Amino acid sequence: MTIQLHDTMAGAARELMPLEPGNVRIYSCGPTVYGPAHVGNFRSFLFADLLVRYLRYRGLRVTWVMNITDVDDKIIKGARAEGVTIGEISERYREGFLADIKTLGMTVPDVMPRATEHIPQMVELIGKLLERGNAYRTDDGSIFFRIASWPAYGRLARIDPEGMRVGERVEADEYGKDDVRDFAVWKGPKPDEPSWETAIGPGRPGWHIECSAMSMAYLGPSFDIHTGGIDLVFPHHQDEIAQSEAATGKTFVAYWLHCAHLQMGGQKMAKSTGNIARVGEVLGRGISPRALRLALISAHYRMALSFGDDSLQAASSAIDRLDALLAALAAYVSDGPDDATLSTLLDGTRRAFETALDDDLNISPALAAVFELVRELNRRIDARALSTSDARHAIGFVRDLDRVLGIAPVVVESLAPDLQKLVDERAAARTARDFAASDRLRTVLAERGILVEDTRDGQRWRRAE
RNA sequence: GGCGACGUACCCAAGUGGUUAAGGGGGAGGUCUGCAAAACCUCUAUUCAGCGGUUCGAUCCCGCUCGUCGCCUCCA
Repeated sequence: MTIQLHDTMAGAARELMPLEPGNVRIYSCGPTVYGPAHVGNFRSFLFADLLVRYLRYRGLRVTWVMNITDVDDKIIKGARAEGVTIGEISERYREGFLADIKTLGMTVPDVMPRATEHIPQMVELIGKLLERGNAYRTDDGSIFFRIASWPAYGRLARIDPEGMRVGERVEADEYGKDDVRDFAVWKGPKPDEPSWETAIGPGRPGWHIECSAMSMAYLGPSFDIHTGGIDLVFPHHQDEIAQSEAATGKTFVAYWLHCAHLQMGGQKMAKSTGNIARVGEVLGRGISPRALRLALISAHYRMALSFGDDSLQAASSAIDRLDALLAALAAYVSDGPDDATLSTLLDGTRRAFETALDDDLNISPALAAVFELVRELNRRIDARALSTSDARHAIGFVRDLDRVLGIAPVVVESLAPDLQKLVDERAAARTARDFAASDRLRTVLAERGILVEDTRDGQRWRRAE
């Protein structure tokens, strides 16, 4: 079975064939750290995470790079407003981003390069573009990419450069452009903006150049996969292709993957629209990180996804269901023989799971396979059809699939001694049929985040999240 | 205006030219149970925006209409 991925450039799914067999090199457009990222941003980051996790699950080696954009107009504006350096602003939100990554169980990219630490690489790239005549200087020291010098311009987004609607607003520093559609690779110095002294003159990088320079610095002039939100197709990724390929003469990226927008209130979640939710806020409403993660990855990445109280509640309930199963399997004890049908069930589940994800990361049928397994295992638990080792084996199986999903609870070996004492006391109270005491202890434990449930196997507990 | 995507039950969301249209959530009833919770069982779309066409047969293919959303400007 092969892995199919929908390539924006081809406009169709293509079989993944790594340029270097067995090693997939991926670059994902990361955050611009001018403020806290919202969950819409995280949809695209978690989509890349899912891709990386699945490829690794399938045995491929993956090198994953995600940039941190730490110099741009918004950061400069924010720094000016607070009277601090752009470094203070960007570092503050970079740290917040790293914290959110951890909260959401996102794989940490292998490299997270910062734009300000790669000015030399950008300068070198721009130098090549100047040499080759693909870029030109203007009076204010800015350097622009000449779209007319790159015939393939517009292909990624299927946009005809001739038909491009030209915005009404043309920034003051862009009046010198030969063509209004040309884009800045380098912005000339301004008195109140950060500036670098370089071989191509003083100034700061344009928006797109950092991604070209940093991706090629870590992954080479040609690499496998580039991901981002669909809103980056044009102009950002189109411009990356133009400037990268013009400079190297090589194909920049083999597969372009773009995820659709997260929607809230029927519209794209965007700071400018105001319909945003942030990780911290959602968690503050009592939603668990895993439920938030599930809500953000639960639909195919190329489909618009609705986000809101309903989707979060549904995800929370689904997470509870998974947690309850794992707790039940962990508590399960039976002297009976192994279940002869178990391996067939698990094999079928794995097959369905992989078939779905092989098909352009089609997560819905993959999740369906997991939850059908949940029901089947619960059935067997109820029927006491499993052996004790079956139950442990099933836990291992679910956790193996969860390497891709990242929604299972972290393994908890033991409770804090005081909590364990309460759990033991309650078990004793139940044995003594002192229901008043056991009910009281159940309430106490619930207040401390431990849910106890009584079953034929006795009392079992799990964490409420 | 140009380009593109989508419209499946109460909500979210898969799917296939023809057997029972996944899964999650919610709702109703039942079983189990000291209670609670969890779990299991049954039910909850004769129907896939509307209208035409192709076909023996279409939700799935084609066309049109309506609706929603996105990109063309910063944007995940």
